[in-house]
Amino acid sequence: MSTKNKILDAADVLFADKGFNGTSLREITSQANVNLAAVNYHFGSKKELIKAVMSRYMDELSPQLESSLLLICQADVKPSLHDVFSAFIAPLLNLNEFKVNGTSTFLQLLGRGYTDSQGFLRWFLTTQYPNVFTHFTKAVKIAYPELSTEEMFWRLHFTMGTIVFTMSSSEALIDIAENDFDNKLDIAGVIERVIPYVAAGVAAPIIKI
Amino acid sequence: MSTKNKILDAADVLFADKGFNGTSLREITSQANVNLAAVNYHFGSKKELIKAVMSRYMDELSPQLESSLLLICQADVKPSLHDVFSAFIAPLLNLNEFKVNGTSTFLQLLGRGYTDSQGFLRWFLTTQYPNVFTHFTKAVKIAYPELSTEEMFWRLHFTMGTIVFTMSSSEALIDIAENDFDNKLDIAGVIERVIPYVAAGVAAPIIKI
DNA sequence: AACTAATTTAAACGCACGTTTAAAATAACG
DNA sequence: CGTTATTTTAAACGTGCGTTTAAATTAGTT
Repeated sequence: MSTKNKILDAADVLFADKGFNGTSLREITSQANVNLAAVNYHFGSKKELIKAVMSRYMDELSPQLESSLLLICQADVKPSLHDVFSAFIAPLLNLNEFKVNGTSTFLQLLGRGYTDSQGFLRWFLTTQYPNVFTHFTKAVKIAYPELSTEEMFWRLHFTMGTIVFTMSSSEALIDIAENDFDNKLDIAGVIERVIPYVAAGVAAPIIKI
Repeated sequence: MSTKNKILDAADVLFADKGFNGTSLREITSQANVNLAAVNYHFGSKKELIKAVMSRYMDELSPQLESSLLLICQADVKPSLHDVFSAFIAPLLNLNEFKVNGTSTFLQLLGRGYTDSQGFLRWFLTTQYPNVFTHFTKAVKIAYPELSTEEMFWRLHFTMGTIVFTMSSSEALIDIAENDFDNKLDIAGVIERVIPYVAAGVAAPIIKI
């Protein structure tokens, strides 16, 4: 395997686990069994490495996500919100074939990116992969046309928060649930449980001010 | 004002804004106009300062929260989930009288505590302030008795994620919403919008496996 | 084989961090 | 007032960080 990929494979696991600020290049390079200077040689800087880690996942995910959402939009029967959110399942779980534990690693990275580094990753995602967002809001608009754009804005951000936060700490939550309820969930099980929740949240009756 | 309080007042704003790891003691002490060594003299270490910052808020909040939730549990009419979550509003907004921008600062701190520092703050809160959690789950159980303990566990963590993540980035979201929709929300406005969302999420139909 | 380009390596750089020290300044008190 | 305790101060300590350097090694090309 190339040095570049060895670095990426070590970096995304460590980034997901300990955050971008919380992971040093020395940890990454020693985990990857490459020289410390290799990161700056191949990627230029730590910031560019972070971008490369995210891009590797997003380049795999976003085409699948776009076509999955497009299919929902073009269906003959009006989709429910549950249908819209379910459109994320297959593309997300496919990341597990792209890389071992790819799904949970990516979702954890997403969570880190939103809270670490003061929103620079949010800018990166929305500017580099805008189609995912437009297709998604279009699909939600079809499923729940009464929802105003502003209310949709807020509820989609609430949803993002639910997903991202849950997945950031999914390993800990899965462990707790196993201990307390003797029910060992995997990442697909967590996704199955969160979708009714967010679908119901977005579908909540419209508030009056 | 005492040096100790000057430090706490500077620290909580900076911690909320840039995270625990992202804020240095030099930033805090220069913002507070005190000597660098004052933190270690008065608090012992940075970790203890973080605990003190959180304790100051929790000691103010948790009694109000407990009695507010207890009131819900002991009411004659069965409360709705919306009622349960609304029990948080007054205690949270009262933090604004405790300190300027206290509500949003505290909620941002909560979000930081969950994602920074690998869950040590979660341990701190659940062990130091367990009554808040038990009263809350009791209230939810009354409002939605059909929900199994395990499903409640998951949905409450989804809810925690929604709140914490939203409030971590509430300032940015409020700015975006103002630009895009000419509608300037304050923190109370965000809370008003998130409660129907989380109440509907927790109230979602029970999934079958 | 000889030369060039790409990569890897070990070492060091400068910087910012949390913490500690010991002296100076202030407060408390008999 | 004099003495003791408390607090503040400036300076330094050791550590770990991202990055850079220049030499050593490897790969590619003619």
